[in-house]
Parts: sequence; structure tokens; C-alpha cells
Amino acid sequence: MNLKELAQKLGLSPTTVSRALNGYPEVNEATRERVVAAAKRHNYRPNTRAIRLATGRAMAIGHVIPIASKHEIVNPVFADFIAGAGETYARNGYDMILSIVPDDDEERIYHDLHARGTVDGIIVHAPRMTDTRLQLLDAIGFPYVVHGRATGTTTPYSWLDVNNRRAFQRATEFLLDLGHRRIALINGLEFMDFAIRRRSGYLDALAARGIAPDPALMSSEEMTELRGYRAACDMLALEVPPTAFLASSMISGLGVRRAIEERGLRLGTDISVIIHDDELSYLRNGEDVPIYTATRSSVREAGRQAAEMLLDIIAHPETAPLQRLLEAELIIGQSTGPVPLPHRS
Amino acid sequence: MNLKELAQKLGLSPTTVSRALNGYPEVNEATRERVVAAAKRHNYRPNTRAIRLATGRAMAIGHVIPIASKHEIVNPVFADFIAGAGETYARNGYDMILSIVPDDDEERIYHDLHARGTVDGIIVHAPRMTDTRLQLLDAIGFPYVVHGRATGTTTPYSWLDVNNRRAFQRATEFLLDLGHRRIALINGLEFMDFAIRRRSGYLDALAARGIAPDPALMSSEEMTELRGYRAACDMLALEVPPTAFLASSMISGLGVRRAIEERGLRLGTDISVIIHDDELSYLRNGEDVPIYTATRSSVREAGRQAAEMLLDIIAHPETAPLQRLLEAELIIGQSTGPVPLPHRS
DNA sequence: AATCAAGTTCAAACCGCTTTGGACGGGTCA
DNA sequence: TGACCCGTCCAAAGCGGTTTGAACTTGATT
Repeated sequence: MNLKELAQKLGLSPTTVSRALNGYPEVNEATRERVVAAAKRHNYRPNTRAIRLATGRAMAIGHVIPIASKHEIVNPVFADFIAGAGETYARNGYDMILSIVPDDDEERIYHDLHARGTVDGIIVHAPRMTDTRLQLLDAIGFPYVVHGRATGTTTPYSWLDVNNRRAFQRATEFLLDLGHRRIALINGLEFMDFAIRRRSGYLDALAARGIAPDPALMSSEEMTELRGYRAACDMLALEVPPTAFLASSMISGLGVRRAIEERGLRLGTDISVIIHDDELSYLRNGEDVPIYTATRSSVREAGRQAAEMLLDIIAHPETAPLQRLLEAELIIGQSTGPVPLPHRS
Repeated sequence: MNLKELAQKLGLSPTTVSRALNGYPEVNEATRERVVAAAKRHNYRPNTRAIRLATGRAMAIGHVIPIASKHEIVNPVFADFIAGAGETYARNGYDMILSIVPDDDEERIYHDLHARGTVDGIIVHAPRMTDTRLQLLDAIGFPYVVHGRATGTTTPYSWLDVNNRRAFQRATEFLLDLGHRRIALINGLEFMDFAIRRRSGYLDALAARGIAPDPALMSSEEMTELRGYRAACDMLALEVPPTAFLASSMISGLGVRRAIEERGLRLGTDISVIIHDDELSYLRNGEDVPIYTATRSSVREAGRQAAEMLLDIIAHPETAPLQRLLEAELIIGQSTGPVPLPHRS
């Protein structure tokens, strides 16, 4: 059942039927009701492909996921971000298109998506330092929003990010307030923007108390359980081991906990741990009470909001660039406590 | 730059240019080269929307993700499956469309995607027992492939699945061969098809050795670290605790390990653990040597193959239904060993 | 009675491609 | 020489909607 057939059945022109269904004012209210009723009765659904060609809009947003060079993995945060963004798109009648591309192909894909009119805009994932993608997108005039920020990019651009620096600064301060002085940082790979910012928050907090950072207490690795475990093991074996850990993710936090418990130490009393909690749906930090003390920020909510920003930019291009900084919440769980007595100064 | 403009620049008709670019035979080879060169020079890319309308094909596949009623979560397997499927689509010029929908809306979405011609086919995720979605898709004649199977569905349909029953049967046999008799099953929620099959593999293996299953050693929960931990804690506190665990996922396996180590027991010597390993890119089972003994099957590869099957069905509808059963590999890691002496019979 | 405006409706152009059904010219064959 | 075929190219008709510009009523205004 297409528009022409429906119009014929109603004895109306396609023009009028189209307008009736799309809520244009120049159609008699009685006629509109007839049309709407008939459309429902016949299960009429306008063909997306025709609408898209006619209106010149794709009504779709692209998410480009560069795939697995050595270091960049399909990361666990991704699924939840997508879920959040998808909710926004669904509410607004947009489709979400995912492109999985080898990362040396990435720029060609942007050109393609734009020139072929497959999508109206793009969400940029996992920005790196001075990310060249942004210039490209600006050059071809393609609306976009970055999830995260690209340190080193000088021109203004649209982004949504968690205040990673502030989050880790507060977490570090919290540990310092508990009397900890040897605080370890189990960070993500430090060519990723968020990892850079987290480190700087950590360093700033230490500096503010006049504590010199110890390179032996700072690791930068992929955020896996095993890497977290190993890094923590190494540090716990130091002559003066840390009394607290700051872990960049739930997963590496699990590894840190294992290293701690394996040595017969108790989490939250002998050793404190703070993680960053993205509130992933399948990696909850406890159920009612949080297990880990954590800097918490829902990546799903980030997805929702980033998508809203992008739709906003597409509807009102003159408002770009838009920027939004989400604050992480510091939630107190059972994994932190005052520094144990022998370490008190 | 569109087809008409390009044709004008070349002094040819749109027809010829279109044919030249699409490799039709009725065009002079010299002309074709001229056209191809000009297209490249002017960065011509045919408009997707127009192609789709003209050909009547969407060149897109839909993945419908029902969102978060109480139990069904955005599961960790999903991201990797999508990544695999996306590779296949990219190779074949298809787009991947993700729909995040409240699960009571799911059927309406199928109708919509079909009637509006947004996608050419669908991958069905997370099948449940006698899943009503399949009948619906059959009724409207929408090509689809199910990731997993729907126990209780009698009519044939297209699916790709891991042999979950066989995998857990083999894993159980492996433990039995090591002398274990009290083997616990930490399963996923048993309204999911894969969980049902895993349990039946486990039960079959026990039955074959004349061992009566103990309900106290069987849990069915969401596959989170915490649930795994708690279930294992409960079981380890039994009067006659298990000497081995079978965990349905890497994540619940982490919880099981924690419960074990917390009691001062050693993984692989005091207590054996086998997990199911989907080879998620961010949850590797060790790096060179596997940590856990595991039934292993790459969910990413499953995604690749399921997508291929669907494209196949779309191209040759008469071949449907297609079915493919992937065998999981049993890999031996460091988490299993012979039953400890005091338990030997 | 003529003019005008508002309210409805429609015919036709258009979006940018594919595809059908010729048209045209040159070579082959009877 | 005329008929026919092949290779090459093109005009035009689609695909299924939206949107522009105009037409036709009807009632109010002058």
C-alpha cells in the first residue's frame, strides 16, 4: 500500500493525503480524519527510501567504529553508549547506522557517508590527541559530536565529555583525606584523551599536597582484568607498596582486587581502591550498595545526551559548536577506608 | 556532483554513465575508462537514497535490540557480535541499522522496518523459548537469521548457534574424568535458550555417569560478577561443597574465582573452574596462555557468519531456511586439575 | 455585482538514480 | 543491394514520496 493507492481509495490526490498525514494546516479537519483513519486501516506506512530522496535528508546518524588495530578494541563502554544514543534516535524518528571499519579506512568512510547522503551527522568515538578526523569533518561540513575530547585540537568543535580530570582529582583528594600518601594509578592507555585527563587530575591533587608522584605507582595499560591484576601485583611487591589504588575502569578494578585479596589483604581496610564506574548494564558496581568507591558517570546517559546535541546541531546548524561537560559523582562504597596504622605519618 | 552533472561534463547520457560505473556490458571499454576516470577525478559518489529508491532495495540490515525490561540487559556479547556482523556488511556494501526499542514495541518495529523498506532483513537477537517474533517475521515474509535458537519453535527457521549443549556436556565430562563428582553449574537465566541447552548438556553428562544432579549446585542468575560470586559463596558453604564449577560466562567466572580465593582455596588445584569464553575483545581469557579452562567460541566470528547467511538468504530466498551450528572448542587452561585427594572416592 | 481573501484541493515538477525500449551506424551475409 | 545483427548510446519512464504553484469554492467586502 503506497501513497498513490491510498489516495485513490480515498478519492483524493496524493498531495492532500501526504499533507493530511504530515500535519500540514491547509487541509480540512474532516478530511484529515478520514485520511488518518484510512491510513491506519490499511496499515499504510510511507516508504522511507522515498521520503529520504524527496526530502534530501537521511534521517539517520552514523557511528563509525574503527576496528582493532593493535591497541584500540571494541570497548565495553561502547555498547552502553550506543544504547543510550539509540533511545534518543528512536524518540526522534532517526535511524542509527553503525559502520565497522578498519581504521586506515576511516577517513574515506566519512567522505562516503557524507557524499552519498547516507547519514545526516556523525558521532565520533574514542578521540585521540589532535585527532585529524575533526578537521576532516569540519572541512566537508559534516555535523558531528565527539564523545570525549581531543586534547591539542585548537579550533572549537562539538563534544560531550565527562570531567575526567576533576573526577580523578576528587578521588585522589578523597584518598589523601583518608591519610593515604602512596596512591597508585592504574590508568588506561595514555594516548587516549580520557586517560591523559585522568592522570592530570591525579597529579594535580598530589601536587596540591606537595606529594611528588612516583613513576613506579603509575601504570598505563589496556583496561583488562589481567593487566589490572599484574600492575597491582607489581606495585604491591614494591619495597614501599601503595596503600591505595585508583583504577580507570571496573574491569581493571576487578584485577586490582584480585591482586590484593591474593596477598591476603582486605579490600577497604588494608588497601583502598577507587574505580571509575561507567554504570555499564552488565558490570554493575554492586546492586543496592556500591561495592567500590567510585567516580560514577553513566555512559548510557552520555549517549542519550550526545545524540540530542547532534540532532540539535542538525536542526539548527548555527548553534554549533555545542559543548557539554558531565560531572562524575563520587560515590562511597566499601572499598575505601583510612590508611592503616603502620602507614600513618 | 551527481550523475546528471557528471554525464554533462562527459558529453554522455546519464544512462551510459550509470552503466559504465556499474559494470554493464553494453558500454564501450574506452568510454568506460573515460567515465571511471572522470568519476574519480570529480569524487563522484552515487547518492544512496536515490539508488535505494530506484532499485527498491535498502542495502541495509536491521539489528533490533530490545531494551532493558527488568531482566534482559544490553549484554556484553552483543558488541562483539555486532562488530563481526559489521565486517561482513562492510565487505558487501550493506549498512547496519541498530534499533534500540522498548521490548513491548518490538513487534511494531518489525512491521515498520519491513513496510517502510528501511532494511532488507533482520538479525534476531536473544531468542527466548517459543519466540513469537519468528512467526511474525515468517508471516510478513521478512528475511531473518536468529543468533541462537528458540526451543519450542516447531517450524523450520534460519539460525546460527553455538552447540551449547555439547560444549557443556564435554566440559562436564572433562571434569568427571578428572575425578570430580560434585560439579556446580553457575548458569545464566534459564528462560534464555542458550542457558537451557547448557544445563541439559551438563545434566546429560552427569546422567551418563549415573550421578544425580544436586539442585543446590545449580544456580540460574544474571551473568554478573556479583551473582557469580554470591552463588559460589553459597555453594562453597555447603556441608559437602563442590570441587568444581562450570560458569556460563567469563564475568560470572571472575566472581566464582573471587569466592574461591577469598576462602583461601587455590584455583586449579583445590577447586576447578571451567567457563564459557565468547572471546570478547575486552575480556580476554589470558593473553598467551589461557587462564581458565574454557569452552571457547568466538562470538565475533558468529556475527560474521550470521550476517553472511542473511545476505545469502536475501540474494537467494529459495535457499532459506539456513542453519549453522558452531562447535565450541574445549581449551585447557590453569583453572582445572584433578580432584584433590580428600575428595577421591 | 464585482473584488478579494481564506480555505481546500489538485496537477505537475522534483529528488537522483536505474532500467526499459528504442535509435543509430557499421559490418556481415545472402 | 537489402536484410539483419551487433555494438553503442540515449530518451524517457519509472521508484514513492514532498513541495510548488495554481485552481476552484465559498463567504465577506465594497
